[in-house]
Parts: sequence; structure tokens; C-alpha cells
Amino acid sequence: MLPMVTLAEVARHAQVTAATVSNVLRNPQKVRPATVDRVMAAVRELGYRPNLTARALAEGRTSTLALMLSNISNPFYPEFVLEAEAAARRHGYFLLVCNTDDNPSIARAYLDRIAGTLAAGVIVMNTDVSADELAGIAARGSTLALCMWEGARTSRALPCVTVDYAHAGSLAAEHLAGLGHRRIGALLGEGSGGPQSLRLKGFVDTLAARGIDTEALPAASCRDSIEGGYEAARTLLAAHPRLTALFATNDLMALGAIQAAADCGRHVPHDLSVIGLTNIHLAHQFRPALTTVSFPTASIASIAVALTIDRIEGRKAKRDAYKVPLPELVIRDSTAPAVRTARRG
Amino acid sequence: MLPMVTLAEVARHAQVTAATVSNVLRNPQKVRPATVDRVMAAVRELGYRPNLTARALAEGRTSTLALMLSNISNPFYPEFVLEAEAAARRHGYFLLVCNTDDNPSIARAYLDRIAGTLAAGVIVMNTDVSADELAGIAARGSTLALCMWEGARTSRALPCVTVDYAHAGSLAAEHLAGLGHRRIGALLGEGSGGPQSLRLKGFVDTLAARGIDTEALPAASCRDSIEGGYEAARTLLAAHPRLTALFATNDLMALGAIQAAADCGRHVPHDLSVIGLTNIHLAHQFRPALTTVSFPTASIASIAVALTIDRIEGRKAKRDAYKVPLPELVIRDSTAPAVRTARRG
DNA sequence: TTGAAAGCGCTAACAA
DNA sequence: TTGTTAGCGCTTTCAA
Repeated sequence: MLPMVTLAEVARHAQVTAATVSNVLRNPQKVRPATVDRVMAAVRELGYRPNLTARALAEGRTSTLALMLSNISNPFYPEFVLEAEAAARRHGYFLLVCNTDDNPSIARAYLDRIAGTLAAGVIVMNTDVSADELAGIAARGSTLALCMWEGARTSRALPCVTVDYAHAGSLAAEHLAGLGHRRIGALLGEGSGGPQSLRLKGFVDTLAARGIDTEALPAASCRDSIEGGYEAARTLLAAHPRLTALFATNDLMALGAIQAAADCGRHVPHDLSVIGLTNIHLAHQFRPALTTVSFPTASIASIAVALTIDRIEGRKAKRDAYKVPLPELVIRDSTAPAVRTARRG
Repeated sequence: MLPMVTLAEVARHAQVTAATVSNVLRNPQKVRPATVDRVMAAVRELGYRPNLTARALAEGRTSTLALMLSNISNPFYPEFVLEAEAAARRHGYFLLVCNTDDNPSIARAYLDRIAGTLAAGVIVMNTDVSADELAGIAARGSTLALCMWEGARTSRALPCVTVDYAHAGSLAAEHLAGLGHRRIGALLGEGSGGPQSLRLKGFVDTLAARGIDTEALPAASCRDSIEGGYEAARTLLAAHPRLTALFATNDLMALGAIQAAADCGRHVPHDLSVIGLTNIHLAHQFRPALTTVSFPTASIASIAVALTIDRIEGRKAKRDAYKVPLPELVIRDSTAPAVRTARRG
């Protein structure tokens, strides 16, 4: 295993100094063409590749971004990571993936080690570390950006790229109400759609505006997973057999609810309509395909990356540069008009 | 935004030199306790955090690993990344995720930029860049390890952590044959189970050993996705309506096949058995839950990480340290005994 | 037990 | 247009 070739060696080989080689590589227009050729020949001949660690130290800034998320096995995140990584690559950055396993100490340890040193900026997806604490870390010399945070828990001191969750919930409510549903249940994800969440608020408010009683909205909280949705839906349907529709605060739970309905002998969508939120890839791959409200995941990812890099590099973006599109209703096969008499489960 | 605190500032504050602070942080036993206390107090007071970029440059080695994979939206990878990241973290390393989008030029660009500089080692999952080319890169000063490569395409010059694919295929064949299936079709993933793949070979050889004619095995190639499996299965079932079982070279395609069967009016498993390979999380979340052959994903990930770090740090591991467990059959609800007369689709 | 000094590979003023 | 020089923040001999 050969040692890596350094700038100095290339310089010696091309009979110039390291500074010139550096210039050839970075500002070739400032160097005489003949010299450029000679240096490039040496670069190729020796197989020189710049040491990005050294460059980062000299420049005072690395070219890596970190993305902190709770658990990459939630299918939303791979979709997000895919986009974020592509966006980072377009900007010449690399992406460090930091999985916190929903554990605030892991999150803190990561921030402590990488923020401002290994990673020039950190994009923090909704996490158990408070926005205020994050703002404190940012104040000590690192670039942080929040992403997909919901509700009032964010901090004025930190930029935040997020969707209009309330609008998403509202679209779901309008769709269900528009189909004539009146007896609607809700599946609330522990990590995504608790009682305080904007998506639930948007949903409930819109239902109420339509004259549907939401005082005693049948609801069950559950893990953000297919199994979680399955179990919660079974419980909910058993307790409230006359429900004609279910709203889940994310797609995984909605998918679980569809399976639960099937196991209760209910046909989706004829006996029960189910709607989710997010529009992960799986939503259209399941049968019946899931009606859901689509989040602009790709936009969010690339905006979060662009915003973070703009801050790292000290650019002020123009107004509206970070504008996130609104969520949109995607009607598929898991919702249908309400029928008068719902079959029993 | 304050600048980051440096070692020198801590040193000044504690009235020692940078060397001593460094020692306190790394080999506290070599420093007088009173000094340790004084330095640690300064560290806390100033909120000092070591600059890992500078440390990496001084040590001549970073503490990041890179994981290169084709497309993280294939659900196998997030499961793998989760484990790899945890393993890396246990060893004090970070994980850079490099998504190549099945594009060899992106893969090369990544390797060119990070191997040996930003990342001390790179774990390369099955990719379009040839093992020989990778071996050439490794020879020029970087630590590379292959992971989950199938078949003879690996290189003697590079370590490779992988599963016994042929055994996995064989287990699937035994299960189907044991259930009495004779008319079996195969769904071959383009990225995972082509005609030359070991998993198919293991499957076919075992079928042949059981006296089943595999000369004209009905097979269709398809993308490694639910949709791919769906379409291929529809085509295959239309062309060969008497098939009683389907083997898919990965779980996603198997899941698609189950949906295709349903849309053809065939009940899984009564009218058609379907078996997959890998055992991704989704396999047991689908209905019917998928019978499959489980790969030891977590072991593979942590072994690949450990092996790579051992190489980076120049350790020789003991024999068998990198031994990957065998794949195992997981029987769920998508397979059943063959019936004499298969219904038509 | 602590300090001085050199150096990791690169960048960036500034000088020539 | 090219070279000189001085760092970036840290580690690591080696000497005191």
C-alpha cells in the first residue's frame, strides 16, 4: 500500500512550489498555461488527490454536512436522505448520517463531537434535544438548521425548514368530510402526531368547521410503525365499531390500519376509509394503495441543505429562496364515500 | 456566533502549554492530578471541544468511515446503515453515507474525493465499479472493504464480507420442494439475482438435486422493487398459469408478486406460494407475511465495520473473527403445501 | 511532570 | 506569474 501523494511531491515533480500547484488546482486562470500543463501532467502521473482534511483545516471549514435523524429505519428518512445527499453532492459537500435512535444522549454526543469541527453544518431533524439547547450550541460556533420540526418547539435563533403540517391535516379532513364521513377516528403517532401536533390541530379544526363534532374524537396513540398502527386500529375499531373512516398522522400507521381492517373483516375502502400523511413510497405500493397527503420531501431536503450551506458560506439568500411547497392531497384506493350503515368489525 | 475555542486558549487559561492540555485529554495518567484538574476546569469553563479535523491531520488518519451503496431507498440499506452506524459509533467512528444512484461515475467521484482523505476507510456495497478497479484504488493508499458482493466478481486483493448466497437460494428451494411444489417460477432481480447469481444457482441446483426439472425454469427478470416484482409476476403467471410457487431473489419482488397474485384472483398461499430472500422488516409487516430466507444483516454490517477499522488501525484479527452466520429460513404465511390442481389466474 | 518545537498537507497573503 | 512565508489546531517526539 503506497502512501498518499502530497502537494509537495507534485510540486517537486513539476519543478514548481506547492503554492503554484494549489493555484493550478483552484485558480488555473491565474497560472501560465504551460505551467498548468506541466503541473497537471505531474498530478496525473503521480495520481495526486488532494487531502480534504488538510484543506479543511487550512480553509477553516470542512465540506461535510451532518444530518441528524432519529431512526433511519423509518422509511421517510431514507427518502429524505437520498434527496439530501444528492443536494449536498451538487454543492460539493458530503453527508454524514447521524442516527440518534431516539436517544437524546446520542444526539448530544454527536453534536458535541461534530458540530463545527467535522461537519461545517448540522441539519437536525425533529429530535428530543430541545431547540433552545440546540440554539445554545449554535451560539458557540456552529451552523445548525432545524428540519421538519412541528409546532412551537422551534427556536427563533435557529432557521427551520418545515412543512405546513396544519394544512396537511386540514386537507385530510376535507377529503374525508367531503366523502360524507362523520364518524372518524384518529391514530396519533407518538413521534409524529401527538395531541399537540399541528397536523392533528389542522385536522380537527377543519372537521369542526365542517360541523363535525370533534369533542370526543375517537383516537388512539401508537408507535410510528405499521405494527403500531395495526394494533391501535384494532383497539379503536373494537371500541368504536361504527367508525367509517380513520385518519392516521403518518402513512405507516395508516398502512397498519388497513391491515387491521382486513383482519376485522372490513373492506377498505368500502367499509372503512383510511387516510395517511406524508406519502412515503410504500403508500402507493401497498394494496389498496393509500390515499394520503403528500409532503414535498425532496424540496424540503434540498432547501434544508441549501439553507445550511448558504449559512456556512456566509451568503444571504433572497427572499422566498427557502419557500417550501404546500402539501397536497393524493387520492388513491383507500378512501371512498361513506355508506349509511357501516358493517360491524 | 463565537469562534470555536482552541487548545491554545485552554492552555493559556490553565497556565500550561498546549502539549499538556493534549495530554490531559488523551493520557491523563501521565499528568499530575492537580494539573489535570486545572486543565479540565478550563476546558469546562471555556466549553472547549477538540477540532477533529485538526486532530485527523495531525494523526494522519480521520475517524470517519464511508459506506458506499447504490440506492438507499431500497429498504435493505436503511436497515444495514442503522447497524453500520451503530457499530461505527461503538468504535468511535462516524459514518459518511455515499449514495451512488447506481451510477459508476458518482461512485468513482466519491472514491476519488474521500478514500484515504476524508474517510479513513470505505465499505463498498455491491456496485458497478469493478473489484479490480477498486483494488487499484486501494493499492494507492486507501483502506477499502467490499460488502455483500455476490459471485466471482470480487478481488483477492480486497477483503469482502458477504453471505452465503447459494445457501440462501438452496434453503428457499428446499422449503418449496419440501412443500411438494414442482412447477416453480423465478423472479430475478436485475441488481440482486441475475441468471449468474449465486442465489439462483443455489436455488436451481437444489431443485435439480430434488429431481425437479430446471432446464426450462420459468423465469422473469425485473427491477428490484415491489412494482418490478408485480409486473414480472403478472407476466409470468399469465404465461405459465400452472405455476404453484414463485421464488423471488429478493423480498421486494416477492411482495410485488403477492399483490400480482391477488390481482389475478389467486390466493396466497393456497393457490400460490411465494418465497423471497433477505428478510427485510417489511417482510413480516405485509399481509400475508412473507416467507423468506433471512440474511444476517446486523452481523454483516458490524463485521464489515470492524474489519475495516481493524485494517485502518493496523490490527490483525484472529481467525474467524469475521465469520458471517448462515442465512436461515423464516416460514411465515406466504407459502403452503402444493395442491394438485392449481387454479387458473 | 511539563514545555519547546516540529510537522500533518494544505491555503492564502504578500513579496518578488 | 511564481515563490516565500506563515499559519489552520492538533499530536508527538524529545529535552528540560
